[in-house]
Amino acid sequence: MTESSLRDKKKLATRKALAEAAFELAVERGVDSFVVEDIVTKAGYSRRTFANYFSCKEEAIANSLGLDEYLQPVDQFEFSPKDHTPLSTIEVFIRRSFTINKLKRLNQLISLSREHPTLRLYVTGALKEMQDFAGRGISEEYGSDYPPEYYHILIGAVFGAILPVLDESFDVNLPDDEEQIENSNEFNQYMDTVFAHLRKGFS
Amino acid sequence: MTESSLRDKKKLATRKALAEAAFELAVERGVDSFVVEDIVTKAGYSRRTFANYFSCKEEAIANSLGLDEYLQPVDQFEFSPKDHTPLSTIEVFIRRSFTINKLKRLNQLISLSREHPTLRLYVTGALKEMQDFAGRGISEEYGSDYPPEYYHILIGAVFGAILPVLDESFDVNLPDDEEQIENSNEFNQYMDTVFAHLRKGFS
DNA sequence: AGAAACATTGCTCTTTGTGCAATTTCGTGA
DNA sequence: TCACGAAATTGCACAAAGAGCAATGTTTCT
Repeated sequence: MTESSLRDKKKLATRKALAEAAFELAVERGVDSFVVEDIVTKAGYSRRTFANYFSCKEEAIANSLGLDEYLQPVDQFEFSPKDHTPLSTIEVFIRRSFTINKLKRLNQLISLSREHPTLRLYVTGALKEMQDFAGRGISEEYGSDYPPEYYHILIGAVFGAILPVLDESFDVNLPDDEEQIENSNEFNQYMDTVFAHLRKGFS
Repeated sequence: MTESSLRDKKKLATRKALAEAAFELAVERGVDSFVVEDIVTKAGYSRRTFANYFSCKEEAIANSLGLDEYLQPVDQFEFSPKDHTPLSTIEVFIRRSFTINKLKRLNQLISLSREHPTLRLYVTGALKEMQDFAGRGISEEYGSDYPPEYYHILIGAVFGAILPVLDESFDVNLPDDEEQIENSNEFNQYMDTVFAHLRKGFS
């Protein structure tokens, strides 16, 4: 299912290596104090190869979020929450996908992009890919149980609510202590209120 | 209020001229069959001036949507719908902002960006600016009547619901007949269901 | 093992991005 | 009204990016 030949694994590996090198350089030196050349020397590839994977350094930095890891397990949606409604399913998907490490990385990316419009664009673009993925998953899962727009609206609402808060004053607020319980951070508390609002409706 | 000295007007004019030239070239020749040089000769400016306004041709094309026109009248929010709730206010704002002409242009842009990831990024970026603008407006309007996240969630939901449909199979479906009633197009019908869902809540 | 498919790379050339300085245009106060 | 300061436009020059092409090395499939 996962379609991972050795060739594909290597492709993902180089992609990840390049993205990670780009991200580290961005943190160490600042976004516009290094060039593509620096990335490839750090990662051990050629400038031409970089161009095969990313169109610019901002794209590479943003992709260090590791979308690939979300996009692999299409069966995230297999397991159903108790009530098996689209909203609950999405809720579970969100809480599983935004792990502490992802949130940390996301926070760094948003902080980096605060003064870099282009990077910001690519970061939100990466999140939008995740949104599309979730959209496809959920509408396959529930098929024609709901009108087709329903899924768009719901997914759009959930992701639309996530982004603005994330890039404005939000902090995951977890120390380097990895043993912390996944569900007891600011993000999850915020998501509580998001889903509560979505269930209740707006006025 | 509108802060438009003659100098500012000229700035907006050149900006608009450049963006419009870029858009027309994109439609005529296709997005990657022309260069910045072509844009500036068409618009009558220098390459260096182009760089003062846009960072790349995609940004120029996307900005032909004419965000500026949204961003001017901050008092869009002044007038209140009957029930004066955030949702209704946003609804009115949306319906007023997405005029037929805007929707047509948006459709063309989305169609152009279908095969051009970079352009797509800038188009969604432009819409996100509009979203931020709406967010600022609405939270100024209602202040602390609602918890601060409420506005983010609501605006995020509305705009989040708009984007996916717009770039997937959506067509404004209005001929060149400008006299058509603004409220009787597919977009407005879709927005009807969006707001209905948001009022009702999700399950 | 051999052939086909594909990733990586070097090379080259066009296009882009940007700092700096010069010039022109606009705004403001005497 | 005039002249001075502010800001927009432009040219120039150079570093960097983007992309086609062909060569080379690696994986896959039979």
